Amino acid sequence: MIKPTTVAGTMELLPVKQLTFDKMLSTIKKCYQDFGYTPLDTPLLEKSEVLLTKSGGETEKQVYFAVPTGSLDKVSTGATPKYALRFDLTVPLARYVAQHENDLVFPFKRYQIQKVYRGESAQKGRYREFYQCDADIIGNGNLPMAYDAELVVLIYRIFVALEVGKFTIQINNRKLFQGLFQDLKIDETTSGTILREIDKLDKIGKEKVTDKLESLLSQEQIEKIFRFLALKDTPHPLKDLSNFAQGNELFAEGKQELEEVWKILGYYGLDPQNVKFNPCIARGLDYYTSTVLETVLDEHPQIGSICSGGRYENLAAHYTKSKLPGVGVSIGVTRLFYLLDSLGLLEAADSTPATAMIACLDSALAPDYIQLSQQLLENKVSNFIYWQPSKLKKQLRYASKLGVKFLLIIGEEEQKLQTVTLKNMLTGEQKNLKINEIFPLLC
RNA sequence: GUGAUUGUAGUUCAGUUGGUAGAGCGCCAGAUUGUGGUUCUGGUUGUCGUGGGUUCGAGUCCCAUCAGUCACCCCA
Repeated sequence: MIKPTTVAGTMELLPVKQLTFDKMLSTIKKCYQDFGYTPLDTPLLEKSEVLLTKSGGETEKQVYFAVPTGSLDKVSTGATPKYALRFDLTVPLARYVAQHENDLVFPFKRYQIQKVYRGESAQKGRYREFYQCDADIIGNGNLPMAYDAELVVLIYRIFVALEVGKFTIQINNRKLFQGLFQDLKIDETTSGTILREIDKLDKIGKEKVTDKLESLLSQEQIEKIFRFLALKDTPHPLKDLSNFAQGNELFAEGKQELEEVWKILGYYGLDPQNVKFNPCIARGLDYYTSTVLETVLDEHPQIGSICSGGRYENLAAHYTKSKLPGVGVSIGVTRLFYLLDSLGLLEAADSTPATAMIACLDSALAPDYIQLSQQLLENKVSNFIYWQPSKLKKQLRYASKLGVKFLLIIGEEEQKLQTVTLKNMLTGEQKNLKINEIFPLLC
């Protein structure tokens, strides 16, 4: 026999957990739809040439390639296989938007909840196959900053709906860094490295980051950068921005964009506890050019960002001449689910395949069971019949293991009296009732 | 890609200086005929990851290999 195992870095759940996971996905989906995003389903396979445009060594290393049947022998030649599995949902979106540019209505708002694949070694909370829940708005030519704010509101609503506890959406603008670095005469290659180090600030602490920066920058530069980062803890960080990189255009632009986002957010009236400007948010991804955001759980900062996103000035530059700016967010639900589960924060109580189970004491009573089942359905009570006539004990055990809330019993006695015995599986209470009396009790 | 660590029942693990395998949980069946999630009793399960070596003898020591796990890198 072959040992039944899954590939490392994939998540497979038992029924109860799967129900909980699905519930989480539907909550997210509902929120996206509430804000007018339309669904999108792109192929798992993309042409390698399309997928690898983002280039840079890092992504290519992590791409899974797909080889059509019979071509296995060609793999060893070293040529790039024709097809590859998507490693995120943004690149397929860029391709999609460019391909259907003339048929789409802009600003185009789409959400996409699908699996993506990354060929890296699996670790705690790091998967090779996982779900991303993306929402993006793509404009044609230009896209108002109000959309960035709207997206923040959307995320806010999602995490409230998911009941994950206290959370903070941290917002920054890349142009601030770019402007600051220009002002400090730091070249672009170095700034990339610096951004990545700054991103780790919360994780490894100021001292270690300073150590790393010392090899790249002068004492004075480091000092100025940290003075900027320190805005995080000041009472009016936005106002204090004017003390930095005076006269730098990019910095001023970033500041203005951020203020615009803040103004709109103000109109929405979100709880300021949940939304903060944090100059430390850098985000590794290269394609963000303006707004960047990360969301963390206040009570579990160690798990890092559970939702991140930002604005990119030109999404589909590789596929079209049109300038298509966009802003989007991505929730890594697989990781989020895993983390919440391992912290015991998942509510599994509602996870049940159906509200009621109809016990089967005698297969001769099948017509009664079916009639009852259909009446329940008409009254919007999900239910199923246990088709194997067996000891009630066994059936009760089955129902309780599945987490079904109500058990309906029809046996000899009930049939004679034209009644049903309704047992509440949680409390253990049971009553003998007329059929039409049970519906109000089943909720 | 770099580094560390583990591999024994369905699962979590124990296995003493080398002497032909054990526990908890789970699973199945019972505790007077139609009452579960608690309890009690009984039962079930293994090519000890794979290949080779040392030895009279290897789960235990050595080598190789595969797989898992974790950290770094990077990311969701």
